[in-house]
Amino acid sequence: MKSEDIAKLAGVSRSTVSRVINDYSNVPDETRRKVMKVIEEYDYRPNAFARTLAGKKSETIGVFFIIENSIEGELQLTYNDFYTAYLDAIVDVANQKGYYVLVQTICKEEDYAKVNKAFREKRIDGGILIGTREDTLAKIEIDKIQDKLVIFDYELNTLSYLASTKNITILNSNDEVAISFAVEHLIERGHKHIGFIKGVESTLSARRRYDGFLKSMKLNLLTVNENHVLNGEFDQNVAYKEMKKAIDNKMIADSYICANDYMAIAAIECLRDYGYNVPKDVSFVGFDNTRSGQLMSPKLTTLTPDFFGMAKKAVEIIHLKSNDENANVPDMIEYKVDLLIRDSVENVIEVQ
Amino acid sequence: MKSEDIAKLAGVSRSTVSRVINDYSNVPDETRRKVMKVIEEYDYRPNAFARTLAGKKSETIGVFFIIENSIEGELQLTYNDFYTAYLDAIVDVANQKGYYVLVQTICKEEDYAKVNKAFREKRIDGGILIGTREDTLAKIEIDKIQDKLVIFDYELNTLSYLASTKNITILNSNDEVAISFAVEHLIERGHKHIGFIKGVESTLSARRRYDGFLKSMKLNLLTVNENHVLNGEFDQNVAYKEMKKAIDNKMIADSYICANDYMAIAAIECLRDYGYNVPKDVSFVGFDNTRSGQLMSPKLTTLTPDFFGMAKKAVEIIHLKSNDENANVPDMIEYKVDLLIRDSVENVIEVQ
DNA sequence: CTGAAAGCGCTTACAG
DNA sequence: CTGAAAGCGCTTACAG
Repeated sequence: MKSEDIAKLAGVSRSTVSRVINDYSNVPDETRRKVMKVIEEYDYRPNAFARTLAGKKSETIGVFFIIENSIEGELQLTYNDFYTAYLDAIVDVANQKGYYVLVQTICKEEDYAKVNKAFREKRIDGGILIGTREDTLAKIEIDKIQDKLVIFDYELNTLSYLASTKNITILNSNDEVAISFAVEHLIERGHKHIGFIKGVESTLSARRRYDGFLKSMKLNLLTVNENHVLNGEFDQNVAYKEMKKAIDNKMIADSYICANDYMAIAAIECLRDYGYNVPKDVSFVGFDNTRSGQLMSPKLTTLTPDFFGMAKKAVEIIHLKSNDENANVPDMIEYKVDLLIRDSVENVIEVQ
Repeated sequence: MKSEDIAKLAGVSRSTVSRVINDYSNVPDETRRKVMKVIEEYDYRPNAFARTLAGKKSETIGVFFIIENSIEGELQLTYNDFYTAYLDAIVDVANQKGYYVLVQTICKEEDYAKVNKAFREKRIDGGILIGTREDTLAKIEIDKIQDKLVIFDYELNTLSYLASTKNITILNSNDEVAISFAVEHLIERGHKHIGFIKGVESTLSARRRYDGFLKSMKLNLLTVNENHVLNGEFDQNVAYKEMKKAIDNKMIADSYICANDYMAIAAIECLRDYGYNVPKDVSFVGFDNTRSGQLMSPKLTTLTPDFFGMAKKAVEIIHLKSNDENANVPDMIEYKVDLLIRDSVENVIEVQ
């Protein structure tokens, strides 16, 4: 069933069928009804690829997840819980706006070509890049991408070195402020010896979270004990080992702010394995509001990015730019992060 | 840049360019090289939509997640951890085979039309349906779908009522056998009073998991205490409340097999909240091998479906069928489920 | 208000 | 082995 068939059945031309489908104004109600009746009767759907070829948008958004150190045969997205949180929000928002969502994972070096490919094949109106590292944009041949690209978690300065920034918008979480919420929360609960578990330094978010920690501690006139800063690399196994070292060295902080939930969960497990009580002995604040943190016991106090807000904006920007190349879109937007207080922070009782 | 431009630059016709791109055999090496050189120089990619319109496959697979009782503003996929596990595996396998993956969530009644729409618009070569309930296929207007549809977790009997089964293949986990692994594992550890927390009865998997439990208990000459069977509805909150009731009634089993991990996690939390030790007092086996179960403490012993195996088969079937309508594909394939022994099952010490 | 015609960028018989 | 031509199923100036 194609538009020509509908035209014949309705006694009009293909042009008119097309006008009805695209809801053009210059079609009298009578004609519109006549055509719609046939369309509905046969449940006709215009071929999406023909429409796009003839000049319509593909109404598809690409989402690309960059996964470093991927493990063959492992579930990559699941392993990065906040990736699925973004995906989830993007699918939800995009579907609501009538967009289809194309998902790709980039695990190997040669996978980077996929981003470019999806654009150049004209499959998508725009793309969203998640999991970006400092060197990612170079690998992607960003200058060949003509359409809109929205990048989550990327440094604006790095971007400005590139020629074509006008097609790119960065969406960041305000990680520094977020961490200050955590620091202040801990201080309110009487914590002074606050530690930090760091993420992968090649990501902007890891750097900003740590910077935010240092700044906020300073602002609150607390000193950072370098033995209380652990390199968790966003990885549960690494975080476990680092916490074990801290235990061995008897260098445990009152509490730890962690650059993601997984490291918090692993560190808590480690402390428990060696006889400590969480949160009584040591308190924890995570980052990302993962389901695992929500289900564990004690429920993890965590920082929660605005997944839906960022997803919505990303889709909106792509929509805007694909319909009007000259639309004015900011280079970077920063989103606030909320502190979600649950049960993993305990009051510190001052020992006199 | 289009094929005509490449043709001109290479001094050949568009036909030849097309032959090179599609790797046809009747092109001399010399010509092929000449054309490839230009293609690479300009990093030319054929317009996917034009290719498809001209007769090629869309090389896109649709994945549809049916989400019941969805909550506005909640992360739907994340909330169902095993959904993302399937998605993950599908994206991975599909990408490897050169397929794009289109993701849609079906939350509201009117969303069911999306499945049909994606097919009728010719956006996808085939689709995968996840989260199917008994009445799902009726809502989807399955008879209008001409292309291949793979359904996860669906009853073959229900299917045979439908006119067009030839386009459908069902991929199931062998839940009954899976549960028998769990029962036997518990028996080996000395458990006799084994309980069960049930899922949503309108899903095949929930029914089969419970049936499997009853059968396996019988086979092992153990009686099922109906007070030890809880209706968790696959939901953490419901499971928590049901476990609370059991505690109030002092009707707690030695151990519980749960139709999913989340209910196990919630039940464990409940028992702890009321002073019980898990696994010392009560043991647990979950289902789905979620990340939350892996990260919790004690690490959850669970049944793990073959996510990759099923994903791979689904993609392969769609590939096969979209290239040869008459390809013979089974109506249903059943996949084995593995028991993943971790730390949530303790030996029961016989009290003399 | 509406139809005939051109065009979107490919692929594929067809003919040589 | 290769090119000219038709066709995939739409949309959109264009002309009336």
